[in-house]
Amino acid sequence: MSLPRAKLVKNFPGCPVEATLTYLDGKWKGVILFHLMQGTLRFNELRRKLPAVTQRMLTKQLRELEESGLVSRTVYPVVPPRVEYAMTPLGMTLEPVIQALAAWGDDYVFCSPEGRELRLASDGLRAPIAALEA
Amino acid sequence: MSLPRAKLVKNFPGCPVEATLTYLDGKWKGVILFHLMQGTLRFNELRRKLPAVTQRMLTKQLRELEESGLVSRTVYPVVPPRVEYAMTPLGMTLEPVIQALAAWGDDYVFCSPEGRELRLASDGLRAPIAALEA
DNA sequence: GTACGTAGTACCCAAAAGGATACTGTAAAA
DNA sequence: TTTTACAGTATCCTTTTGGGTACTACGTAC
Repeated sequence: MSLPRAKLVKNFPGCPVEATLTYLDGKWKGVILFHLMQGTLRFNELRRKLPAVTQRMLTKQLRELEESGLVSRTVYPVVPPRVEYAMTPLGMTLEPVIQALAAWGDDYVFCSPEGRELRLASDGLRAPIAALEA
Repeated sequence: MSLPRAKLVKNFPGCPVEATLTYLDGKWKGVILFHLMQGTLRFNELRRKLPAVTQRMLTKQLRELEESGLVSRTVYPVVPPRVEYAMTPLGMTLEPVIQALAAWGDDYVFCSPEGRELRLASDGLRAPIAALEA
């Protein structure tokens, strides 16, 4: 039973939530999808949007997304190489999901200016946006 | 930079998608939230819904959800012990997110009867539901 | 008197995820 | 002539995650 999460299904009988999360699982997949949702990007363009990712990790995550069929990879046989990543039609169907995730993040997750911690504010105690800019 | 994913924020500047995923990250959180969304459950009730989870893991995931403020834990000082887990008001705000995840899972992820693999069907090639019941 | 159900802990171990660093080849730019 | 950009690989290592097993306390049922 020590299988990678992505291969496990029978543990979550009939749970479509976990089924979906399986495809979003991976440290950079969320951000990658978020950016590609807004348009095709080349490898290094994407890399510049993710300051802390290493080449190895970015490649790995992209390959997994490609294997899932959510992202397409197009290689132009030129020198220097040109490789473009884009959402597939299937990937596009994730839009409402990404939207929902983004909306919740915007509404309930706050990052301190130092960028160290996530904070959740409950309904009433919603921190004013100004507090973030101080 | 080798920090647990949950503590990393500066790697994902302004990405609310990752911010949200941070809280859903963990092998059993998705299913747990899915079930608690439908009502309060005791520890062992939840355990029975997740055939493969171990006590240790269930406890761990619940504690993390509690720490995030998404789930509440109520202990009744009786013997044998009675502990109830429920969504907090904040946790409830995740409903549209869970809904979106569940909807996508229902529409695009297919599990073979053997429960071994996940399959994605693209728009047109949508497998008939009957195929699952054969 | 033994077993069962409740809700856990403690301890140890394997697997997976993620990260650091160095390396590739070509062409154009400096 | 050296450097830069491109899009990666390869190798090694650490951290994190998740799982296995055994153990606790208490009261009730058999």
